[in-house]
Amino acid sequence: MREFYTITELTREFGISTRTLRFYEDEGLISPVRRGRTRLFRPADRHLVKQILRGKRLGFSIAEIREIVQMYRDPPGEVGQLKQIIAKIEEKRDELRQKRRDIEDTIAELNASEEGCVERLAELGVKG
Amino acid sequence: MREFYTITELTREFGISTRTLRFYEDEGLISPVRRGRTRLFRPADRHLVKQILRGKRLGFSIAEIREIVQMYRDPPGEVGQLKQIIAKIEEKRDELRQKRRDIEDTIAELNASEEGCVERLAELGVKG
DNA sequence: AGCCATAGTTACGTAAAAGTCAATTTTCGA
DNA sequence: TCGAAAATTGACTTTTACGTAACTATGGCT
Repeated sequence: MREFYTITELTREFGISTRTLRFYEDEGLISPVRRGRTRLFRPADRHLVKQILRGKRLGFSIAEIREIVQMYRDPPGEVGQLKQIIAKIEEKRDELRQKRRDIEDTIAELNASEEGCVERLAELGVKG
Repeated sequence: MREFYTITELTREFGISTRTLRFYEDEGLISPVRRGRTRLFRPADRHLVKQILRGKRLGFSIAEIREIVQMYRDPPGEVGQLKQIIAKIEEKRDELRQKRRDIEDTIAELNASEEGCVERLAELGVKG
């Protein structure tokens, strides 16, 4: 596993722009190290980017993604904070389960629509 | 089942504004009938709104949702169009499956984080 | 007739999430 | 060491999905 990635390597790998990665840094989602001014992305940063983009695909806002990636961080040492994090994790998990139900429902309706189309094709004498 | 709903009835049911419903109409997502100028929402319109909001929760843009709700419409009579719709349905279904994988992955990582927190609590002598 | 609630249209405003452009550095291979 | 390629910062612009304001119309109640 490589030690560092340049910014353009990551933009190519993930199909995003440098502007996007700098924006994520401004937003406190990632903190690549620097050699001089130049950003160097460690494997952990790269993984974070993956997680961020996953969150984006699921329709989470930057603020929500910030919350989520904070949950991934090493657990703190204070009991109150730990309990708070656990509570937030439960919350996010519930949201994700809702999204999963939404997906199942949507797929089911798409299946029904597709069947309708296939039947229609059959009526028109098209072999499936 | 009721024949019509007023716009405010739907805003209350779904927790959205009248502006939003009018916006969705402008965008061609819904087409409530009219008595004079006043919109009357049929059960089918209400169901469409549900589908739209489901799409929103999944992070689809208005343009993408427009595509999806077009798939729900009655299949057309032309073979070419039917095949095109089927192809688009496959496409969306693939997207949805990707999102589902994203959800599974995110839940898995949240579970791991939670375990970490719980262990940490145990270390601190907190009873679970 | 007067009033309130609900509905409508038009038009301008805004926050989020980048895109784009310009003007410098910085890095790095020949 | 030099020059192209890659990176940086900063500022301005754009798109999406509505919010908000201002004003008009309509229908029921008293």
